[in-house]
Amino acid sequence: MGDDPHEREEVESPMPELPEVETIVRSLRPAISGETITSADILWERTLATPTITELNARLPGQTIRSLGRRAKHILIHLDHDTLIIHLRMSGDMRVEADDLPLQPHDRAVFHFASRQRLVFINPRKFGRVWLVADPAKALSKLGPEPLNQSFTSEVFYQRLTHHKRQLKPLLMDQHFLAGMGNIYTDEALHLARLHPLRRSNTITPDDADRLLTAIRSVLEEGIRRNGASIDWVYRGGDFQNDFQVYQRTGEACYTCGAEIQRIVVGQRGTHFCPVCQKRRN
DNA sequence: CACGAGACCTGTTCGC
DNA sequence: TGCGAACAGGTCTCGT
Repeated sequence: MGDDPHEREEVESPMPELPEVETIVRSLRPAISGETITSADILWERTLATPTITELNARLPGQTIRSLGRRAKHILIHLDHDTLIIHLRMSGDMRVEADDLPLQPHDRAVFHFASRQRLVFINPRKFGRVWLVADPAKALSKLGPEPLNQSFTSEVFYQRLTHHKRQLKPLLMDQHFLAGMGNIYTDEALHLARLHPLRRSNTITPDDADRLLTAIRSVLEEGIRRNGASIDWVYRGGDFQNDFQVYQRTGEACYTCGAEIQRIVVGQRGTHFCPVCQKRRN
């Protein structure tokens, strides 16, 4: 690297939670809708979860991208007969560019288009996965409700919360329980709702549940708004990190009460909260 | 059922 | 300066 004419920005890895995936989908939609796939290269074998590479090569060529969508943290690329599902996991990103440019070290899958453009799946840590399925609804059937879906009410949320006796933080991050929340937005939402991350879900009141759902929607929408502000998708690193109230603010003063933000480990994930604003019990 | 630990991976930052 | 440890946006599986 060094002779790249496009002056590549030293961008830190993106944060693929729901808002980041939504931002990527919004940028990809105008960029690749209508493209016809001619072939695909899987550069890291395990990237392709299903089907086999042989079957992928048989089914993909000739299919045109009809629309793009998102379900939780999954990118959905709807084709004529199949849907390409992409999950970025911890370190994924997507790139659209001319098909004759040199590939980059962390490129794991490439989809070539008839237009001589290509879609590249970048994935340094190799956790990301790609699926080609005929029935996306079936493939994603185990996911919980979308928090931004208006049909998901705080009453339903309250019922679901009290059906478990789990710590709030890991429960909110459980994609079967609620789809799309990641480590950052969960910490931020719990702080905004003034709920302790280890609070048992069955001890929540209807008012807590209502405040929590409002907080979840607030941080997700703000995240989307901040990332959506980047027009150039290649540099789409939004600036929601400037709004963090607790995430990665260990030892710093809470903006609300001045207390020191604490960091604990919950479910093997760094968890940040304000010990004063977020009491264990009411 | 709930939870912790280990896997899967590479790159960056931290602490001595 | 150097080097190993710790840590990072996610999810799956296994044992207790």
